[in-house]
Amino acid sequence: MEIPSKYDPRQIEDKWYSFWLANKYFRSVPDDREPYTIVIPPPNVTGVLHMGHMLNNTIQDVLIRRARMTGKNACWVPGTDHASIATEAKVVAKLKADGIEKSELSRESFLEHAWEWKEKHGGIILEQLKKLGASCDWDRTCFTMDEARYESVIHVFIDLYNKGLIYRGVRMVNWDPEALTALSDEEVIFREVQSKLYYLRYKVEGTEDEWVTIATTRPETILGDTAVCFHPEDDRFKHLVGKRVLVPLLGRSIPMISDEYVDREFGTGCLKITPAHDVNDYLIGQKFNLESIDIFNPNGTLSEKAQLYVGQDRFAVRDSIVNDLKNAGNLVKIEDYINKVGFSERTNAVIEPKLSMQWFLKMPDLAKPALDVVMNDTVKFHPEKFKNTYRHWMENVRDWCISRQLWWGQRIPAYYLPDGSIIVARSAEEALGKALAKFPKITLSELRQDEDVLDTWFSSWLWPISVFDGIRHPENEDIKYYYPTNDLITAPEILFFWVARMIMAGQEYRQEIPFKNVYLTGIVRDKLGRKMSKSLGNSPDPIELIEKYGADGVRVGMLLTSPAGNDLPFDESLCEQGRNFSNKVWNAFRLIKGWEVDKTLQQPMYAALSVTWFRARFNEALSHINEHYDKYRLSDALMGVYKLVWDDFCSWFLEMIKPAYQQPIDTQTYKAAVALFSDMMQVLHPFMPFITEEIWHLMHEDSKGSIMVSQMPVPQKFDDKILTHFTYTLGIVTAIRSIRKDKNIPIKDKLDLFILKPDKQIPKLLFDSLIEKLCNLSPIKYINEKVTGAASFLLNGNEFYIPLGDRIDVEAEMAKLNQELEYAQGFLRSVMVKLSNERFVANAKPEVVDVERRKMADAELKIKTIEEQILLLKK
RNA sequence: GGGAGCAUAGCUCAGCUGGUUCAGAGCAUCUGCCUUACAAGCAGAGGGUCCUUGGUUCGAAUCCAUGUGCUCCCA
Repeated sequence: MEIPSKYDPRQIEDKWYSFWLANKYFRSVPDDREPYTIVIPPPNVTGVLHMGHMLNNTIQDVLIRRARMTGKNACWVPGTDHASIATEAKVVAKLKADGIEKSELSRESFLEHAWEWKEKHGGIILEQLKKLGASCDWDRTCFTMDEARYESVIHVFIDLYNKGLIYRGVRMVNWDPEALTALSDEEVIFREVQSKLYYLRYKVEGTEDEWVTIATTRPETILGDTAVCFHPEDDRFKHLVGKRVLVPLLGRSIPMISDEYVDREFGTGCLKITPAHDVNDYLIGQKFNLESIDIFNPNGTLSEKAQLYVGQDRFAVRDSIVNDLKNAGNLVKIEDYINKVGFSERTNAVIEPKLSMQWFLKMPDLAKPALDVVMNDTVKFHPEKFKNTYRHWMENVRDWCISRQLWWGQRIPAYYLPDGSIIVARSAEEALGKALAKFPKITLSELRQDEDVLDTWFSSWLWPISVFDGIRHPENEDIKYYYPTNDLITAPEILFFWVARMIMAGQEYRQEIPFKNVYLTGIVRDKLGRKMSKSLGNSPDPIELIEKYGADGVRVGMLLTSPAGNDLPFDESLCEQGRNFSNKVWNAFRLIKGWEVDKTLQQPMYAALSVTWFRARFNEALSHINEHYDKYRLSDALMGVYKLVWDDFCSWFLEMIKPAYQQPIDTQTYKAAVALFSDMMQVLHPFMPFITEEIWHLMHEDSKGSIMVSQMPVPQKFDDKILTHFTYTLGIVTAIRSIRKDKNIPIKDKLDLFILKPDKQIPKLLFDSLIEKLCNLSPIKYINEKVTGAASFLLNGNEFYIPLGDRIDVEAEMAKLNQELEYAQGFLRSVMVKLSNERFVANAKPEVVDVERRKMADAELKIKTIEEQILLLKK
């Protein structure tokens, strides 16, 4: 059967993925083997695969496949998170398109719509991962809102509340006055806006004509002012400390305070403080115990608290108040000013910082042990540099706001009694039971459950435990076997949001870290260095890439230039390189497969030697590759296999053992080549699962198994000497090829090679046949005298001559020799400088000095040889 | 404003605790080749002030300091 010369991954990939699934090769159940576990960073259930997922999941699959092949019980748990904000936004938009407003629906019917939406559109991403070859145990697929995970979250909330770690408190949130909801920081888009800076003067209380001027972009907020602040070392205002000023228009008396927060250079160096409407002011307000006056209604109009302009919109008020301030003599001047204003991603309304009641989780006690385990490498970060970032954050940790004003998510299990007190309980019934102790006559309908849901991260932080149901059933077999997991692969951006919190949850609920290693990937960027994102439209569609280059090609492309922690500047040409590599592997297979085996043939010397050499080279490469894996340097591990396959195996080994055209090969060499190729496919398998599986089956047609559950080769001891000898031999080959190229001598023309003073270390008879084969030489001759009229080169102190007859260009040859001579002399000089430095000889380690002495001797010999050659050439 | 990290070939990056793995890899480039597995290929070649300036040292890409430029995080 004719095998096509171009590898076509399309049918092959689908075929093998189905085969793996049908044979349950991804399935893991606890047994006697050592477990190796990865939990997937759950992608957003509404999401589709993007380049970041491709990178992240390729890495996970490489690690899990390798673990599986090295005798571990490998378990990769897939799943998605419910992404409360994103999903709710999508459902709201979908309803709106159908003419339904969220506000018209009850919570229950909204959730029905949401679940329906999730069933229909959610989880596409998991199907896409299959195209990539992800070997997840799909029977274990989890969702952060399914029953086990939902109950775990509620359980943890109640537990932490009972431990006194969860409390309610006031916090500045990003309020969207149109959507009437708080937004997360991620949903606020900051844009530069041309606005104005208003300079307003406040009269100092008890003076006739003493004023303090402040600068603000939001003059309407002065109605909520509760202090004016300056820098403690600012001489312009020092005398005002302890005095009070009057808010314009209102005449409210507020204190002058001083704090280092104030930027003396900005505006007038004097700052109005409005704790209810600015985050920084809020913090200062807390520090100085100032009153917070919330002057806005939820819809952005002014409230009763403002006293003036009540009921008018905030932007209308800005115009009126400037006018009124001017008339009252408080407006000093107006300057043009560019500042950053936050807009709602969803409604484009200007975000209003607003104080609101939220639920918080106290962090310090949880953070301390989570910091320790990272600093002492119980949990290792790769690369290590992220430990700094982590420490910085953990040492300045702030309490975690865990409530969200949404419906899609775990509803906070807190029930309000008519008197305002709170009961936290698993269900309304349980809450009622507790409430009856206090109010014997209370009924279920009088209990009001908190409207808010929990932050999605409050589900994700339990993920490594909850996917094994270890919160509800701490003693179950799965959690005991698989936890702690081994490696976590994620992005540095969520080191705090997620990684740190998982460590906290692990220590709180398992008294054990959740994973041993954290591999931080970089961001996938486009050629211009921009992050790839849907909104920028600069990201290729991963599925299209897979169709174009094959999953194997794309996997290789993703890993070629992505060392841990570094951004990946993505370019389709990387996938092209991956595809080309697939093709290379494919054609190596075609060559071997195409050989006719003749059982009567003896194995030639050169072939036996080639096999010995490649076996050694394979083992050397394998141990290097393993070292790279151990250090989580996957790009380097991949490059190790890449070069082993392409350079050592294809370019050298196959050329060395290849029989002459249409000649058969001997059995011994053939079998060895197949075995070595097969071993190499195993080493390659984690990176390129599909093509290696295909070749594995084509090579072992009798075998029923799969390469993915085969035993990975273990590095065997090898003879260093043969590698050294080969490096030398290959150097000779390269030099001869170079001469051919220089002199334009076709490969078909046989050449002679003369060797002067053969190096005793080289088993010449063995290697000669190889050099003769690769370079198309007549049998090599050993001589005692230099050859005239020949091209020559020096290698390891040996002289090589190739007679060129009339093809010799004496001048060019002379020029080349002179250049070499000059270099050698320069080299010798630099060595001599070192050796003549007494302090070097006295202080440097003896080995180092010896090395320099040897260099000197070598260089002197080389110079002598070249000079002789030059003399010879002149004759 | 505070903190962290980075700077090595055209590009992306290796280079561990200073000394023959010291200036490297892959890609890209250039030059020959449609040689019989592969032109998605083969063979060869060129290419770097290791960001600047100082310092430590017998010796610095490597350690220290300064400056410059970039990136990220926090505010």
